[in-house]
Amino acid sequence: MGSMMGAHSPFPSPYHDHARCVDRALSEAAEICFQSGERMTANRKAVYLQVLSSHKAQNAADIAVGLARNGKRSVSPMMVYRALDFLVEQGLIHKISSLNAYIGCAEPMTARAHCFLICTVCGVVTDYHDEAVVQQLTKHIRAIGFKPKSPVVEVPGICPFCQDSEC
Amino acid sequence: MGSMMGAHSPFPSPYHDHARCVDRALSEAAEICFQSGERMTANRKAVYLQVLSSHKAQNAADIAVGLARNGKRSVSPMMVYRALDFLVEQGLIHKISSLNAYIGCAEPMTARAHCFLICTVCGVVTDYHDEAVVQQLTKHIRAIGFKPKSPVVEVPGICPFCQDSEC
DNA sequence: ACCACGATGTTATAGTGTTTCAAGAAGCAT
DNA sequence: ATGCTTCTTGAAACACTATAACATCGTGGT
Repeated sequence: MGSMMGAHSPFPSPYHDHARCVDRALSEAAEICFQSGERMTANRKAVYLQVLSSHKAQNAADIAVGLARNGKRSVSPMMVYRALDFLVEQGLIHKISSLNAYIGCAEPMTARAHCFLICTVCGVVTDYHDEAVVQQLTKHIRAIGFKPKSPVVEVPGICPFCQDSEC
Repeated sequence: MGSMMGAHSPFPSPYHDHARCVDRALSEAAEICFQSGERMTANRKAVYLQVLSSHKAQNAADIAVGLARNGKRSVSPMMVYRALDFLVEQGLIHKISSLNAYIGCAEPMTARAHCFLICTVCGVVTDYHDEAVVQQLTKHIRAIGFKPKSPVVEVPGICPFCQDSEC
């Protein structure tokens, strides 16, 4: 593992304390729902937890299967899609359109600019938010007369951990 | 219309000579197929022309309808998808994954880095290829240990012409 | 002319997402 | 607490997007 892989790497290490990821996300989510006046119902929370359960992007079917495994009955596709729509609306998760799949937002409270690094080996999707990079991009775009809304940047590639594993 | 909208704007003006766009694309396509040893068959060409017929992104259904209007019989979805796959493989068209739709590649011979500017008002999708911008992006990504393949950048927003129209 | 290979036509099937409507639960005012 | 309103849920059907499988046809090479 290279020295670049210290505590501040945006990539989730296979050995990181994932329970903390989830706890943090949940408390931020509660705050966001409180502010927006929306309700984090049982269904929505179940879907949210399922999305958060892994750093890999999950599609609607994956989520339905995951919920069913955790004892939920009657996980209709509709229920999953509705919850996903809600969570996207609240900024709690992101849709990776090149995969038709979803991942949890790393920093729902603060992050504005998103760039998704998709490891084609292990499947992990990193929500890399570097304002500088995206602002650079939008600056160029604005300069040629286009008025951009939030850009969608999805980059397939190989993450540091999979490079080290020499897969 | 601001002065920025001169001859070198990447945005296709509503008044531009579209026949020239198409002619140029066709001759580049012929060259590319010659080099790759693949055949530009009647079906493929028909689909290609349909994609090129507009600067708006078209999905498979749009294309099928367009072909049917132009006298083609038996435009099954299969035939459309197969042609689209071929054209994407040859780099003649691009898939806009956030729209599930396709547009013609502006410079199939030369362009490597693509950034798609999607006007949410008029529906035109511009294939903006600015190596500098994308290289800037990949440089940052490489710096944090990720080994990127070609990034997918899709930016919704409002194009200069629609801004002028004050829609 | 014959063969081999790729392209096409056709049908079936899987995957992805939306619409619709009825029923249920939560919040709010009286 | 009651009733009203609104949002959420459940369920079925539908529409869209994409792929698989296989027989047939055409083209190009020998």
